[in-house]
Amino acid sequence: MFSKACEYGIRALIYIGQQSADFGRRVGLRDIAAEIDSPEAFTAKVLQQLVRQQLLTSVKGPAGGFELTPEQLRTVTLRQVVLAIDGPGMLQGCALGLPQCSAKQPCPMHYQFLPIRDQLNELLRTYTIGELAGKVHEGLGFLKQ
Amino acid sequence: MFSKACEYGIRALIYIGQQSADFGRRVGLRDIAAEIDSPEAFTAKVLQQLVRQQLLTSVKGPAGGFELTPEQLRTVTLRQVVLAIDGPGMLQGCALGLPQCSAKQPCPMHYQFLPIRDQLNELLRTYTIGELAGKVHEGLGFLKQ
DNA sequence: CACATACCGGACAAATTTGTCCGGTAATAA
DNA sequence: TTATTACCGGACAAATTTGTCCGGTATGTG
Repeated sequence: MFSKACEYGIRALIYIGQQSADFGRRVGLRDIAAEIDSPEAFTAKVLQQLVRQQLLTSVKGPAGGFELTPEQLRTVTLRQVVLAIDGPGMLQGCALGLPQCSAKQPCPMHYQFLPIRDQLNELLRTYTIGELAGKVHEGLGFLKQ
Repeated sequence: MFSKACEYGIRALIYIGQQSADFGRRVGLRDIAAEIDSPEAFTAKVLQQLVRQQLLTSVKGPAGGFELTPEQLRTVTLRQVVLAIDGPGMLQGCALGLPQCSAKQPCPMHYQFLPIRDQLNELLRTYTIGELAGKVHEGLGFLKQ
């Protein structure tokens, strides 16, 4: 569904978000990779991308690490994360790969996929990192097995 | 959403299906690749896969080519095609990449993605190649731009 | 049989994604 | 200022996906 990079990015953000929201605590890369069960160096690349897009905050030096500001917790949506890492493909591309699929010249599945696509967009647009971090906090969601 | 291989496979099957249903006509690889705008040699690989899985029929020699039997037109679903080429990942894997995501230990998006996933499965299970070929026949769907 | 057609199968190559390594830079503290 | 910590950035490597090439095999025709 999403790329590995995107999966790691989302899981990392939720973990960072939970630590920021619950303890006001910054977390380091080692910590993050361990908690979401992802390759450390590769996860670093993904997080750098998110920092550049201002969906995540980083602080260098001792006691540094990654954190989400209260505003980021409240406003950053899954949709923004997916767009930042994977681009718009999954959110708007044609299911059969036609470059210009639309009502004007639809693929045979166009109108069947449309409602599903719409629901996916709506879902990603609705959920913020803060809300998802809340689920983890309440034990209603997990970031690794 | 689906791999390129899967996109080509679906488009090719629909085209072959339309030719089989409307004209009882076998189509060659060159023809198919031109009509669905896909790389010929790569498409050949995908079609061989579908033939091995008996979702498609091929005939060698002069006047040979690919065709769909009436039974294949009636019974082969999109779901079978996706499973044959891409495997079950998109149809049942966790959206955040957890290897064992389930009600027992769900990811934070588990219950949100479930209905969408279910609809996608239902959609793919419902549509047969024959039905989609019908749409193309009626000018309600296109396989290239 | 000889020949032409068209799918089959394996090897190979390019492109993309995934993952690693290491020196550089900023920040903090002694 | 010096040392330490931890993110940053670029180069590199492995794995997967995408795409190509070519000889082999089966089939139909004369």
